[in-house]
Amino acid sequence: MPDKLPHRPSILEIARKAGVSPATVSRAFNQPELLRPETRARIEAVAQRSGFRPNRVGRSLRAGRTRTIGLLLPTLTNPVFADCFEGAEQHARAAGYSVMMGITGYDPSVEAESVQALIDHQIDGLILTVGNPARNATLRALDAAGMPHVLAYNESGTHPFVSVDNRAAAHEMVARLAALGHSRIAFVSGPLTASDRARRRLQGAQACARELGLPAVTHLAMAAHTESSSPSLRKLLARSDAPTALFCSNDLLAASVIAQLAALRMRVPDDIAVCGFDGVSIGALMVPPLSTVQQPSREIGARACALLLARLGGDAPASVRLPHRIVDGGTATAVAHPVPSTRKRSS
Amino acid sequence: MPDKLPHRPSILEIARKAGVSPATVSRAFNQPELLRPETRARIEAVAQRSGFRPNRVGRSLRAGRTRTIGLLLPTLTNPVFADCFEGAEQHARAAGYSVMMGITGYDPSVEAESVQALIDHQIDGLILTVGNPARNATLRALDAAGMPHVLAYNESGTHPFVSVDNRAAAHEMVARLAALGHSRIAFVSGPLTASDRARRRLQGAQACARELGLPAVTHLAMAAHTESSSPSLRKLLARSDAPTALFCSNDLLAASVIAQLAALRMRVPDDIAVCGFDGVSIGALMVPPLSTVQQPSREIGARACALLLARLGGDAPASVRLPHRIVDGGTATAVAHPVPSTRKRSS
DNA sequence: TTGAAAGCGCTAACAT
DNA sequence: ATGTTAGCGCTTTCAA
Repeated sequence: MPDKLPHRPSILEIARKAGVSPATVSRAFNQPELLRPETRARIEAVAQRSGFRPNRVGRSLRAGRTRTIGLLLPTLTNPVFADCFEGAEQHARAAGYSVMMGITGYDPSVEAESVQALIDHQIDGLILTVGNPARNATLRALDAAGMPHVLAYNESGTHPFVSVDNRAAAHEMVARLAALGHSRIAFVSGPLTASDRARRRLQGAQACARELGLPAVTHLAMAAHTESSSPSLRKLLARSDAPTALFCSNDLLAASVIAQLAALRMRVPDDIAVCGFDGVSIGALMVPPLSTVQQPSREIGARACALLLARLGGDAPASVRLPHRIVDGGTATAVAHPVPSTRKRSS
Repeated sequence: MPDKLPHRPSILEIARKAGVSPATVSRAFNQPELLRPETRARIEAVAQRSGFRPNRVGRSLRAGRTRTIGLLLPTLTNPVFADCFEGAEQHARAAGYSVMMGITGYDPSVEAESVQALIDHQIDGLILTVGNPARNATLRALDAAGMPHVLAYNESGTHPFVSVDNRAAAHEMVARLAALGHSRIAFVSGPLTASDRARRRLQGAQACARELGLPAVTHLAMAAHTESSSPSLRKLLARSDAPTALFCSNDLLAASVIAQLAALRMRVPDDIAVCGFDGVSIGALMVPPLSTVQQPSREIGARACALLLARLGGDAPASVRLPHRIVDGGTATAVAHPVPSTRKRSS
């Protein structure tokens, strides 16, 4: 049964029924204080009875703004983005804004296409996460179009953003691993060119190792962001200077690594330490719980939204780096044989 | 630096520059075959050069439809909904539709408010998941408003939906547990009143146990959908007829249960079997991998979108129940001491 | 094959 | 305190 469209009354119809002009009805909804209480009450009654609601499309066309923001993320499959989304959506809704969504799947052409669709819909601004803000066609297009935007998770010298300090956070995590007695540390990530965050985290890890006089951090790049390849993992572990700790650039990747280590009959943390980055909630449910760097994803979304709305209001508040937190789960514990420099591995 | 808005050319301006009427420019974009190739080319050149793109708000107002659909889900924190979202979004985008999003957090008042906002934006239709479709105010409002909609995950006798057969799926899972030697099975869920799916799954589980002559399935209801309470779990396990298998109504809940069992020093699957429902991808990364009922979440979203678009096109295809699949992970294995009634636990 | 004109629903500027 | 009017950008008859 295709629903029969019940007539949606327009402002004109309400005006007639209430015996006033359309402008007055408009005022009843937008500046009710301008109306005589009596008039307002009458209009409200009629509107209520007829089920009238102002048509946002008409209003948008007239006003030149839609009170809608865009949200463009690589995926929602990674909880880090899902959380960010929820934070942004909630903030937007509370402020009377609606959210139009796009998922890019890390694909630049989808990114371009989706952003264009959002612009065509006349969104007032958008929040997005890109691979690398330094050389991103979409960001240039947004600048060219004068479309206000805020980056989430990305750090940029030229565009407003909300993130954590990825470099400092990774630096701290490596310091933590070192304190646990680890010296041979590998950083596992997806393709660096597709993630400025992973790159910054690697830099932070490397810097810390350098400063502490540890051996250089080995970098292992997987083909995917959140899935590890068993062969390359095996190869790394077969080296004479195999790492005692694997620092993964995100939690899903860490989970994948741990699963594959299990398949290789390596126990975490007894045989090798593993930690992640993000602090997704599922990590706390793992057994043992995942050691990681927690970033406040919901708040990143909420703050990004706040920043965007401020810009829409004419303000231009600065970018924000929110605090992170090292989570000592159970997947990275003290090395069994804390022999800093000498290499000795048994059992 | 608040961006300076670069003038966005309207159809009128393009018309002037191309020396044609606005109607002709409109045709160039909507029915190009009507135009003389020469004219079309000229218009396209001018449009290209000026960066013109048709304003969707103007078009929507005129056309009476927005080519935008709504998507209203309880949360994106549960990957089952995130996957569904991605499936729906991708399908919508491919069909030239945009997606406006709302997250309800399982809160009926947020649900009502969000749906109203979506209706105000003149969405053409929406996809949603509700707690219980049988008595849901939002669904009644949608019917009253003549707003086309399709349920995802919910099963309903009165509204179009896309889901799996929850009852049959749970039935199968219990049969699988029974085949592994389990007879005392408990079903763990969140509040049943807030989830028709959990209720159907429980019914399926109970029916199967009855048919197989097993003891009645114990039902343990937690306060939250995806978080188990340690005390009630402990109490259940202290009973003389404690279950040997826990069937959780979703994967996140199963993960939570497993984590709490670990805290109680119970090993899964050696001491007790646990399985979930959903088949979220993180489950496969758990160690051991989670035994569960997999539902095709992405496809549920995609099909729900297809069904909705068909309805918008005047068709009224029937609801769909997509196939599920029992996943034999490592968290539910054969009972160690297959002594149905006696209780004996060692090591 | 193209143009002229009306109007979708709303609001802001300008009356009164 | 309320009404009149014009027009946001677009498409779609109807006419030429």
